[in-house]
Amino acid sequence: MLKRLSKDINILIKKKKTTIKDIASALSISAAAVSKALHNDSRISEKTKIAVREVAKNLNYQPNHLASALRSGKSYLVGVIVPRTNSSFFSSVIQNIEEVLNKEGYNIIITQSNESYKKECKNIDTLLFTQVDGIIASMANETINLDYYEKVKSRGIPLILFDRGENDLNVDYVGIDDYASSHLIVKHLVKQGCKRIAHIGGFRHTRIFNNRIRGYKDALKKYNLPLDEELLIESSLTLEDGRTKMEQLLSLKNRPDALYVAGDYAALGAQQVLLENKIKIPEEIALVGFGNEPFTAMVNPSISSIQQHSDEIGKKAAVAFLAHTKKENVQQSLNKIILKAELIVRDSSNIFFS
Amino acid sequence: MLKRLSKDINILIKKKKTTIKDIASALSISAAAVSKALHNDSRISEKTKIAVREVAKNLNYQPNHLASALRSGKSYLVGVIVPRTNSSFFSSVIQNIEEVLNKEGYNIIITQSNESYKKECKNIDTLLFTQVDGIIASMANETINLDYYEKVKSRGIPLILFDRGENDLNVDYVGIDDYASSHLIVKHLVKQGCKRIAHIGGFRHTRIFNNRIRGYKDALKKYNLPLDEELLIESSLTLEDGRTKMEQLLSLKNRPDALYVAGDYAALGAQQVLLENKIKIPEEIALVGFGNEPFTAMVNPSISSIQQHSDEIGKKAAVAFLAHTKKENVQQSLNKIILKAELIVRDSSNIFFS
DNA sequence: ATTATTTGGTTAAACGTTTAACCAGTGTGA
DNA sequence: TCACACTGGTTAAACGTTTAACCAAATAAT
Repeated sequence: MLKRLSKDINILIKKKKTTIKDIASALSISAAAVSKALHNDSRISEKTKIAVREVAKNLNYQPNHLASALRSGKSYLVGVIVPRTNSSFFSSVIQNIEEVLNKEGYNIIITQSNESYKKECKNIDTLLFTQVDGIIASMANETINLDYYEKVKSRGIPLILFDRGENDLNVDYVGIDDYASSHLIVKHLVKQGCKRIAHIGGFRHTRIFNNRIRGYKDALKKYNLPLDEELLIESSLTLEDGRTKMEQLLSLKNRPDALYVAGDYAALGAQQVLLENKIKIPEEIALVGFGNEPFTAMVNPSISSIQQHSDEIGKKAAVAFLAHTKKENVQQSLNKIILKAELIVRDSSNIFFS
Repeated sequence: MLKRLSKDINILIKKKKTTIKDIASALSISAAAVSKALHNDSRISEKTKIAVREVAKNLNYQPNHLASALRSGKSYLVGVIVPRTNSSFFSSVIQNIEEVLNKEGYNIIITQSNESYKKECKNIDTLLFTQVDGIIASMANETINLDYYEKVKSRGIPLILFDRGENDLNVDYVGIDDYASSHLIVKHLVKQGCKRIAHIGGFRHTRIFNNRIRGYKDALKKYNLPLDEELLIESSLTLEDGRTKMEQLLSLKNRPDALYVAGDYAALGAQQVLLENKIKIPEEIALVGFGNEPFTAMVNPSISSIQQHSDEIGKKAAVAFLAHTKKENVQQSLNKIILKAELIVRDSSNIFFS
């Protein structure tokens, strides 16, 4: 009784959204004509188009995305998956993806995996469920199994990876040249007079970290420095793990005189341990991070780091997606875009200045 | 010609997604029965339900969200608007919103306004366009005009605000007790022996910042400290502006001996200026920030700050939204949830310890 | 003057679900 | 035996667009 009553009120209050039909009947033309007018179809006269737009505005018409997406098979939605959003790198990438895609009428849906493989799979399901037209993703650290990404591919949905990507997947990729970045860093440290350069790297199974390690090794060779396996450590690159691995390095009989950490958070952890042990940075141990997180400029001493041009990465990823939508052929065009990074030298590795 | 050919190939390759109808014909029952079976309708026998689920799995059936949302009028999508995602506060709020809503079958769409009113309006349009079932938002700093939010309300879509909200809007709100937080800070600084406590606050037109200012003033009164208008400054609370306002404070004949900044980034800016001027923190000037951004614990000296319990805020906001969906009546139930915050004391204001 | 083309639409089906309304068959109580 | 309720479905319409196919009238071409 009461239920029914409230339902009736409901109907009265919620002035049913205006649809294409309302516009049609207001102008006594067909709904199809309205649809075409709104899409600027050439078979509709300029006069009617203007009239339709006028009425649409007056009735406060908002197209129903669900209906059009259902019918046309295009949702104009793109899913973005990142390990986390509270990093300036990912946040900036997202912003730039959005900027480019918005211009083409696409909107994005952001999801975060929190570095968890399970969550990442769930995110993919959510996005597929929402019928996105494409997915732009950076993989979680944990992710090794690629079945879920294969699923995306097999659905025929464009997939673009950035930063954390896998070669095996055979899809578009946008990232920086990690191998060359390591060279940049080692070169810089050598110039500062360092002889024993340590590297706290990420897990080897992740391609980007493996590339950084390869770059590190090859650069040492290039500058005629011996590779001391003690000085090369794999890490999860969290702040905590940075601390642990730094302590491990300090316990060596023969300590390093420089440290290159493959992530800024871990670099910060390392720095904290150094400061606590009253070790002078950069005089006793020079320090370089990776990622150019804002805090690297904020801490004392400020930490040198690699700037990844997140804006460029975001833009190129978006453009790569758009390329797919405009293409006729079905197969994924394999397109690796590798940008070069930049080393920002700060106090933590600037021996001559300090 | 070629176009047509590629289209044919397309059809062959993209093994058309399985629909409810495919399942129906496989079992020679009606599509309606399948739909009901999948929704666990009581009018379908257990036997058929099992069979349906079986076939659904085999055919790798994925429900078409667009179709069901269109028909049922529910999208099970909730829009979230934040000023930016690269802040630990917002990131954590989002994560917790997601956690709660996922359990109820909802998925979220994250959008960022970048503190721009225009972008915020665009975001609202995007979300309405996507036919979200609700919007959970924290307003941009710039936002004064509330027309767009009124639009959401008038559409009958549940609107929940958190952190940055407006009283005038008359919708649910979740946030911390800013007024009491200021009291916490002033009390702490007084205990440290400070007599001239300055406040770099946010813009008064934003309710939360106004509350912090009111709290600051009233707390001074409570502890019998005079209110010196020179020591109360409005700011955009960016790092840069924090620097500028700190310099302004240092130029006073009668400098403060403590500073309470209503945002961590600005507090960091202030700290940088203090350090550059060789002013001892906390001995000469004690410093307290707001928001407990991770870097407050990272910098040297670490900065005391207010922890806002972002997890709680996220959870409560999600629950508030869910309450709306479960309710019959139309009008927005006005529900203000005010949590109390916590002061994390660090080196920057710990005079006795340092 | 007849046919062809263009202009400006109209009709109806389709997208994949959900759901109200209906119904056949079986069991049940009096 | 009849009325009735249950069980387990079925049919068909609807959600709001888009779009292929069609068409009448006007204009142009031959």
